Amino acid sequence: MGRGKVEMKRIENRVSRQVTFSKRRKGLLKKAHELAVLCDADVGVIVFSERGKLFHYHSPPGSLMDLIRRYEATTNTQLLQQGTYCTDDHHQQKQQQQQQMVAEMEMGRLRHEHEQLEASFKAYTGEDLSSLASVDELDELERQLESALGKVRATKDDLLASLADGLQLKLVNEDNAHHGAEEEAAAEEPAEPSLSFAYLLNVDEKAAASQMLQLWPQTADDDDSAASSRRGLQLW
Amino acid sequence: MGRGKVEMKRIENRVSRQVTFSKRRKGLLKKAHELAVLCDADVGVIVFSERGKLFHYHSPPGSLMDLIRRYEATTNTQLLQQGTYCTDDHHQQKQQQQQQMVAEMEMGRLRHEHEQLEASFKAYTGEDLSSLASVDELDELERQLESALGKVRATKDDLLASLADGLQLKLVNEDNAHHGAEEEAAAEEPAEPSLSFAYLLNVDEKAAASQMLQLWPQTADDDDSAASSRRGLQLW
DNA sequence: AACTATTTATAAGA
DNA sequence: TTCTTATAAATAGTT
Repeated sequence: MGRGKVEMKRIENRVSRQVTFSKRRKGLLKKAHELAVLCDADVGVIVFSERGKLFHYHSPPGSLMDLIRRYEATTNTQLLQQGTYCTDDHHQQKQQQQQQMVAEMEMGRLRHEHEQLEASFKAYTGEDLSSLASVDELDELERQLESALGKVRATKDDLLASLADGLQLKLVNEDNAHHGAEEEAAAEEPAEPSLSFAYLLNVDEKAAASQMLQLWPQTADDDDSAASSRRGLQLW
Repeated sequence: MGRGKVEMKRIENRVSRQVTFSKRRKGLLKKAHELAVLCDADVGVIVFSERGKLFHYHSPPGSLMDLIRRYEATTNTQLLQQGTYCTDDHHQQKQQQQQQMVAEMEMGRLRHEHEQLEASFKAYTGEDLSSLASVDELDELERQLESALGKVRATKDDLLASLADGLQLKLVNEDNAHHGAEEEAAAEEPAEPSLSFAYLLNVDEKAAASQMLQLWPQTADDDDSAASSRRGLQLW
């Protein structure tokens, strides 16, 4: 329900994911309430955001805990096996403490790793280059970025090329449909322009984004599978 | 949503209430699932029909009981207050268990975040672009990379410029030391060549790394503080 | 946060 | 229950 349909997979963009969470969480709780009211049902909803923030709903009578107890009773699940209480209590407790300590250390380690990764990412993103002090380090990063850019462009080129192929086919067909059958050579013609057009549009966007004018050659050997090896001329 | 709008109150007709329950229950669970998947949230839903039949949903990782425990831990609510068994020992133990549970949840969350970050990084690095399926996504990444590259180059340019300045000064001093004092204008001369040389070396590296030949202009207005706005010509 | 163009959910009817 | 269809709601993308 929106400007476009949405794939049922995790939304990668952090911001839109959060916005969507906000909207849909609200929607879910509303729906839960409506179900409870309209159909006289007992409803409970628990939602943890990815950051661990809790949201919940439960239909009026009683508390969510009541509902949970009822759930437990119904599913016959027992929380906290009340087995051996006063037997080896002390020993158990100690063990538990140890486990907790291990867990805490693990957590510290994870947190640290996480910070490291975030720092790398920030550098890679250009968001915070303060950790790179030498020309060598910056060169290294530059090389990595160029490589990444190359890969991304190659992937996109492949994708665009295949899309253009599809378009070309379609145009050829339409052409035939409109003007009837012409010589075969003419039918081939729309192919290059179509591809070029896609590129030009792209160039235009780029120029706007970074004050860069870039010209792609009309690669004669277009069947060259290594799209990453395209040549071009760029002025900036 | 339907042939007419519906009042938010219990549906009196038993049959339509039942039918609506069926439809809306299904809708609610679906929405819960979508929220969980799209926004990477942990969601749990419990529904009892008016005649006591149980329906529920919980997002994939773990069980609904896990979610409920997390809910308990988060709200610090005590489930199953089973009196005081072995004095206070038992109480303490339970609290500890809960704390541990919270810790485990936190750890799970951290681990999850870490994985996500790693995935983003792989995409950014070009190491694994499989998560980017559309031209739009690839374009977005390309733009980000271009921006990062721009920042890195600007930073490097700044650094090189300042190094060159230092070198220039040094050369001037050495020059003075060797040949004695000459006219002031001559002392200024070595500046430009030294700067150009640094750039040329750099271009060479780049050419080796990515089959790219790049020419920087001998920027006349070198005092232009915005190094990122340098112009150039590049053939690849 | 507010605004629409669209997609979804679903009330009624069969 | 299930299917269909007209309509109300939810919400994705934008501003």
